[in-house]
Amino acid sequence: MSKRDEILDVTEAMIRQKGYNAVSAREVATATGIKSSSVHYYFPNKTDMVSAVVQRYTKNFLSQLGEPSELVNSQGDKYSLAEVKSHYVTAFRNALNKDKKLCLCAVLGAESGGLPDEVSAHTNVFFQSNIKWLVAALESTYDQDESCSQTLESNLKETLTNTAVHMLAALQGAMILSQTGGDLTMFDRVANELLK
Amino acid sequence: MSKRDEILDVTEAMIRQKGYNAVSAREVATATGIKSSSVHYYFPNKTDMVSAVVQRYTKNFLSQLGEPSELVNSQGDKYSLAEVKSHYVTAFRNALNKDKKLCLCAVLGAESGGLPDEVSAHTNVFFQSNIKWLVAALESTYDQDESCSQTLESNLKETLTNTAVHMLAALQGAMILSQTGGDLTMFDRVANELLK
DNA sequence: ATATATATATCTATCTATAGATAGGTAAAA
DNA sequence: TTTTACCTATCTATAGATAGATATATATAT
Repeated sequence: MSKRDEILDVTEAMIRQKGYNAVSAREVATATGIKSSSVHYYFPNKTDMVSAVVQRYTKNFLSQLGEPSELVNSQGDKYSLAEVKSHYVTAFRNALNKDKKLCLCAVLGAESGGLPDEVSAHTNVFFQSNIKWLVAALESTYDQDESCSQTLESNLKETLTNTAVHMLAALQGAMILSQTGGDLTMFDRVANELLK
Repeated sequence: MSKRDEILDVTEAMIRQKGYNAVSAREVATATGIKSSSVHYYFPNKTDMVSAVVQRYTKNFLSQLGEPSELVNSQGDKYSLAEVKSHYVTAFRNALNKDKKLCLCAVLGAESGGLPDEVSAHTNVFFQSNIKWLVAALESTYDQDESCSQTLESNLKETLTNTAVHMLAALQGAMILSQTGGDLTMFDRVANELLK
């Protein structure tokens, strides 16, 4: 792996654990086996560095979710509503269980009032693209279902947006509660409610 | 108001906007019209200061919620399930709308991996006491309702805890999404879903 | 093939600003 | 005369950032 990627990895992990202002170029440098001046060789300043981290994180997260139109289960059938929700919840649970850290954008979002504009803008892109993904994925489960397309047609998108925002918010909050209490079952309680 | 309280006010507001590590004793001092050394007169160190902020915040928030057993509406009737939920959601909406800032413990919870242990412990107390409050308030709405007390009896508390954790998580997340996007309607989307 | 130039990836050393914290002074109130 | 509520001055550590040196690899020109 390139040094640049190592720097991004370490920075991401540190921010997810401690927050933007608790991470310094020196710490990142030490963890990657170089000097802080070499970090500035790759990223002229902290804003650039963290913006790169957020953009990469967003790209990876969306690619892990897959294209909403291509979600099929083991039977080769298009995902049901329940399957879409479960798929989305699982993406966050994986992040929390595997890395033992919460979502990068939960941390940055909470600090957003004190971040460089560029960083908080990229953080918001993560949220908006998640909502967009979820709305598209939820919508696709209704495509074959004619029964409700008449009654809900006009405000279906609005309804799905509410569901999407709600799921995203609940999952971000759930990770925060879990990390603060050191209790992963908090996340599962929320996950179960969302899949009810 | 005492200088000590002014310091707590300013510190709370600044943390809610920017996070723990973005707030310095000097900034707090300037905003309250004193010198940083005088901040240390009231609070020997930052950990003490922020712990005091969190404890006061928790106390005030709970007292604003009121005693679960004493929740009555304008007709003098005990709160229904829907009324309890609405009451709780409103408490957070007020904080967000009035102060234009998110919950202190949403910010600290997100940063909790990098906080002094004492501070993250107090943050967790906020979450736990909120869950406890909500479970008690939700439970009280079932007291008169005999119909479901038999089927749900054994795991009612567990079910209510799931609901409580879910609501708290969703509201914390909703505030983060709202603040990051500069869009208060995000909060309302979540609030509406929770009250459905 | 050899010499020269350029680019890449580091380093040492250092600057300025700010952080948290402390020592010790002062003036007024209790 | 002790306590309260500040102050000035200062310490040490760390932050983000920059200048400029160096070593190695690569490309180009002669």
